[in-house]
Amino acid sequence: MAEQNPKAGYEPQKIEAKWQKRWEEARVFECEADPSKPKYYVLEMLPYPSGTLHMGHMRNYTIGDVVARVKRMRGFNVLHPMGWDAFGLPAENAAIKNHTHPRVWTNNNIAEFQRTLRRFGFSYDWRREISTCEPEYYRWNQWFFLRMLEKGLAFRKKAPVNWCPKCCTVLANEQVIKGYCWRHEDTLVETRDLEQWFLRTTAYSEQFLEDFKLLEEGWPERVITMQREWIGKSRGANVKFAVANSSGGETIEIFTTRIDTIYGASAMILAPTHPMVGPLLENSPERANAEPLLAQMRQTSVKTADLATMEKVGFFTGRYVLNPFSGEKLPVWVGNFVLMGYGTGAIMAVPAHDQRDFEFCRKYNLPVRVVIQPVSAETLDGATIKAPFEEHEGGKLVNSGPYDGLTPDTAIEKMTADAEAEGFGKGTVVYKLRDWLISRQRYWGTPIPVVYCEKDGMVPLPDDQLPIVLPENIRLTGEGASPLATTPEFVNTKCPKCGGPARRDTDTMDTFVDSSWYFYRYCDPHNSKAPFDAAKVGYWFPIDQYIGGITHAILHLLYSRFWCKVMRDLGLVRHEEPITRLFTQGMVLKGGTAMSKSKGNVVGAHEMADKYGADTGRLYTLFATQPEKDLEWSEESIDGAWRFLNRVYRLTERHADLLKVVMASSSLGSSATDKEKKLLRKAHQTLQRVTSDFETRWHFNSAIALIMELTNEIYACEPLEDGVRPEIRKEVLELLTLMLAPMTPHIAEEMWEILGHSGGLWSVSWPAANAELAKDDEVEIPVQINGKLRSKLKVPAGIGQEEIVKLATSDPAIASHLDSKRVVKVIYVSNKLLNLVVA
RNA sequence: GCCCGAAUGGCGGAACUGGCAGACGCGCUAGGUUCAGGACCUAGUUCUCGCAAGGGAGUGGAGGUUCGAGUCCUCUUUCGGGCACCA
Repeated sequence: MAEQNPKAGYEPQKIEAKWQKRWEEARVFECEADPSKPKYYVLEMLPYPSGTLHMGHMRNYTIGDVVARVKRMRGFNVLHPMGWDAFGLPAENAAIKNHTHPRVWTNNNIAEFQRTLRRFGFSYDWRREISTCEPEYYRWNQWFFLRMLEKGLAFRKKAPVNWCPKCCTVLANEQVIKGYCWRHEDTLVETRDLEQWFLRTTAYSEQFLEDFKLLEEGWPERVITMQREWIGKSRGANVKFAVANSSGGETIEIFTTRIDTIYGASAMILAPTHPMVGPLLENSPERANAEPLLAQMRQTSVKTADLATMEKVGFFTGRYVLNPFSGEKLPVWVGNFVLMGYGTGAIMAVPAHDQRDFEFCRKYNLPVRVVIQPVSAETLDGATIKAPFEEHEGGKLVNSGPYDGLTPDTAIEKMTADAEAEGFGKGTVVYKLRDWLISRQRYWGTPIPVVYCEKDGMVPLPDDQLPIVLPENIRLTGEGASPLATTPEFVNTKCPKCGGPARRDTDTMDTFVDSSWYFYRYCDPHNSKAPFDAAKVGYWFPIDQYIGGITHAILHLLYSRFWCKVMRDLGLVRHEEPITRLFTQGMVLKGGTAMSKSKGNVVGAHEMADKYGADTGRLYTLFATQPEKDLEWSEESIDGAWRFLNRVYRLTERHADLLKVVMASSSLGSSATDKEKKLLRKAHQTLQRVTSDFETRWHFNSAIALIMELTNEIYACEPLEDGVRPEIRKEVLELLTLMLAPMTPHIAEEMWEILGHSGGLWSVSWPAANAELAKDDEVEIPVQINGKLRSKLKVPAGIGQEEIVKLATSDPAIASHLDSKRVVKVIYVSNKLLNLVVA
């Protein structure tokens, strides 16, 4: 548009380059820890440098930038950094495809990303830029890993793990979405038995939950809910059932949250991989039948994808256990719906009071016995019920020996206590959260700093050998084992303990390790002695405002919380939670789906800046909708933002010459004209509301609408020469400029200069609204009769009820509706509305 | 199945604690202006009856609370998101 409009005074490309240069020269966005100043740490989630930045990204950074600029104007010492989540599989895959090195590909992308972000004028302190693929960064991943190893928080274990055949690597639990790989929506994750490195996130399950109380105010409720569900705490009891006819007196422990229903148990059901399945079958008459079924079940249970809809199948082991409460003999079954990884991998089946057990027992003709009878409904009969009764509330125990008549909740308490006293059970708490599997069989990540020595076994490397640097010469094929494993110069090393030959660990760390603590590094990005200086982090932390997509609700944000708690326990930080406030912005959609390169529906950031300039791009993404909502991209609506900036710019230019030489003033004086009053009132009213939108609600869209209204009002008062003193004109135009400054900083700087300032906006504070000037002296009161709008009255502000009723009843538009009716009630909301109730 | 969130003109969306529904912008219509315009200025633009003045309806649907409901309550529909054999 700009290039087709040579007469326009507003030339964004020229202005934007000019001010970006000035900002850089004046180093206005650089900051240092300074305990004498109030701090504000605002951060957008760091990008993965792949492809090119589109307007979806830019929206995110624009929101953060507005906040950073507003806080600076309000006198805060603002930390607003940017960096690169530079390790990861796409770099490796791209390198394989293009026969280049992941580092080359990554650094090219970083250069391009940086150019784009600079072009949009984001107010980052670029001296603090970090790139997680640099040894100066990832050495601290290794350092943290060693500390966790010392504390027992990092450990190796052989376990069934998630394997993505496309990524050729294992995945963390959190990276498996409905059974599919988080990066490959079409690729089912397989299960493999491997020995891998884990971080003990489960050590903090309870604290994660506990500390939600610190986040309630600043985090979106749904993020907390998602994390809470992911952690999945359940209270219940483990109960031991003795195996009937066993020589060794074996027992099998089940986990239940409903011990109160134990008299209704019809069977015990084991997970197919439960360790007792084999031993039980050994002396079983059912062995021949069972073994092929078991083999099949173990195979199909690998696919977790359609677990929820899968039909329940099982078989009888031929063996029995004894219900420790009733002494009853219960058959032991194996069921495909019982998970080994949760609870004890064994359950009691209570078909009358659990949906899954109900389905299973009906299918295999196991007895259904009601032991909780709803009080206020017809009596349930196990033989005929169509659905289980699962509620706690409104039930009483029956057929439960000494516990008959108790409510489920009291029974749970009493029976758990009794089981503990008798020694066959124990109240427990279980969590769904699993430890974080961090080993990856890929190259482009942080090497794990341990070696394996024939003599000494696994040996952690001493700190002075860090960083373990990735070898540069590497053959990447994307197939087979970990690339590091096929690079002998990397693998073969010496044992730091005995000096003998040793092999390095050839896996790398999950890249979520990098992003779990990167925001600490921004506080002290070039420290070569430690991950960061405690005093610097002590000043800047916790993060006051974090901004990013909801997609990271669990993965990144939970890992970050984990890292913080580990660091706190290591004595490195003093706070409990790293992020005080979290904002999850909406996506930018085009054609109904999120902008993404793979979908081919992106609007590139450069494309936008070329055509309209960065300020228009920023303004449009802020104006289109509230920041938390998804934004459907509309090429036509951008013209509106572009036109508005032109309109504002022309206005400033028109008044430039005269205003350069006067001082702004909002002092009205006794001879003030109506125009002057009107303009100043509108300007200060706008300022009041925009200030509150910036501070509390973040409704940038309505803030912009208000600024547009102010602009329209100024246009409506043109020519301003006629009846508006220059100092008041200047006051109004300056307020307009300052309100735009956080959102469209380049044009605001230019306008500020046009208005005669040479200092630059960075040294200007957010203006204070003058409540006196903002006050309306006349208000329009809607008058309703029985809640229906019938008229409007222009009255002096603050008018009393008696007076306004008098005015209203003499208004012909009202009088005609009153007729013969009587006013029975008057509702008057001062300065707002009058409602006459008539009968 | 469970838990959240959303639904407002032709479109994106305003309406902060219940108080003028449709701010602001897009689009459209008309007029002005310009060598020209996908530029600029002005006016209009929820639907509907009416020449008009004015009336009626109206925030997915059905009820309810209230002087007054887009906003609160109950039920319901559609869409979006999350969780889901977690015992």
